[in-house]
Amino acid sequence: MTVRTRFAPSPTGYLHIGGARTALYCWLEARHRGGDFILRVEDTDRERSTAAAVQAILDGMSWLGLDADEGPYYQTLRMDRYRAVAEQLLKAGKAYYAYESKDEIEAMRERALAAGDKPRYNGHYRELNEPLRDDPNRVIRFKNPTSGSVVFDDKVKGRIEWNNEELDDLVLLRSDGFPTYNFAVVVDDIDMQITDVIRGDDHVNNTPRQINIYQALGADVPTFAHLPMILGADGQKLSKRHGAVGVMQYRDDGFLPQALLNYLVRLGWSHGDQEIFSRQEMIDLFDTSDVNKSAARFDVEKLSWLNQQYLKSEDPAELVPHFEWHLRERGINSEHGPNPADVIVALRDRARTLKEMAEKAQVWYAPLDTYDEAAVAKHLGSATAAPALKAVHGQLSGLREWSVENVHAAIAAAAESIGEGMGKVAQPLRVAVTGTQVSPSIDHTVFLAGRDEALRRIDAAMTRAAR
RNA sequence: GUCCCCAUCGUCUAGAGGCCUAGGACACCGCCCUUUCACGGCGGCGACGCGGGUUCGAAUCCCGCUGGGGACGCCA
Repeated sequence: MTVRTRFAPSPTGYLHIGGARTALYCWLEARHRGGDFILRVEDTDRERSTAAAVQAILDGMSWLGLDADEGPYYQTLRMDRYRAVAEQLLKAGKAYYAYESKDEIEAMRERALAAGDKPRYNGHYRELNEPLRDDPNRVIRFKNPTSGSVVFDDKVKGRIEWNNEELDDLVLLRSDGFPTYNFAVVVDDIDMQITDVIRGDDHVNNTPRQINIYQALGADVPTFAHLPMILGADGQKLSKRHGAVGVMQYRDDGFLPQALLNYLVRLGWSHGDQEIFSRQEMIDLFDTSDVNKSAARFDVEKLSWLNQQYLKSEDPAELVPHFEWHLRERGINSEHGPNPADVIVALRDRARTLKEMAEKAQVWYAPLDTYDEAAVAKHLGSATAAPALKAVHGQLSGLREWSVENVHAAIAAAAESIGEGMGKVAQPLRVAVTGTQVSPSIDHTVFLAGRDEALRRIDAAMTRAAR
């Protein structure tokens, strides 16, 4: 039997970090075992589901490169099927009609809570065998076994046993004819022949109820793997309050999809001491049985570090489109200015994100109009500044070919000519070209500015130095 | 309240009874490299929640406590 996993988000918001990791693990499990990965949209909650959210999830998945072999399937397109299965259970005497109103159910819950019990439906209509009647409150409920227990072997949590007495007769079909989550998932997972259910551990409680439905339907029960939660940096459940929760926000913040994937795969799973995993290595090495049992906190610092590792190791040419996207976000057109790949190489040791890189790249793509006054005072105000800049200007204008090597040689020659060390020349020059005292190595900094612009900036700086 | 799950440095984790004086990574601190900032290299700080067992021996197994999380919907 071929392995089939599925990712089944409900479209009530963007694809968040937790969902992305669940999707990644499902995808990895399928790819690792040569199976299929299915995408299913669980949109039976009509009030909260939106088309925009569906699109946001699809966008997030494609940005991360988590391609599905089948789907997306939509539950709202399968209504007839849920009704048919509910009928089937009814006929088999494994489900029944119930007529309590929502208020009555609520009152029942409160009474139980007040008595210190677990709030559960009391099974009033279970054995009544009343004749079928029309009623706006009519729902179909499942006859959950009343004794014994449900046992399952979770791939990450281990053996879990649940007493049937803890469970009640859950609603299968709501009064509006829509299936409930617990019913729809089971029907879908059976129909779609899902062999491995991988999902967040907020679903462990649902698993025994679902297993009972599988059994009532005479279907094979799949394997379950419940993933621990991802918490915010403060150890609290992730929420809007934590800022960038949507996956696409990470793109906007300058992260590479492969870095986010790498961070996510290591959050709750590990392979010895290895930190960096290529896509193929993840596929080869991933195994749900190596997944951790406890919740983990999300740490942007480590994500940032990983992102820089990717920035440094990827082929700059591959990074150009991403980099240009961020330049455009800043209103910069890279056609006017240095070759983006050269800029990436100059900045990748100094930026942890593409956004930061684009920000730092601005010195070469936009006119220099602001100077750090402290830098000016310190480096352009010194006695050696003017002669140093003058010497560099001379060397640079005489250069036959504009290359990093030649620029370097020119600066060295200028330093030599005035009898100073590189430092005495490089710092004033840096302030002249960038307006600040921090930038990549001086030869690259000058080279990327281009000869005309570099000379213009040196001229401007000499004017300042003279003041 | 009831049920379920979890528990190693600040964070992510290695660890399947002796290999543990508890290893790695991020962050932090120091030194080196150096024309600035970084990158890189080297070093440092830093954890088995507590209490009982089992065993010659426990971070690893068992029990209790404590702490954290999840669930108890005609939400998913």
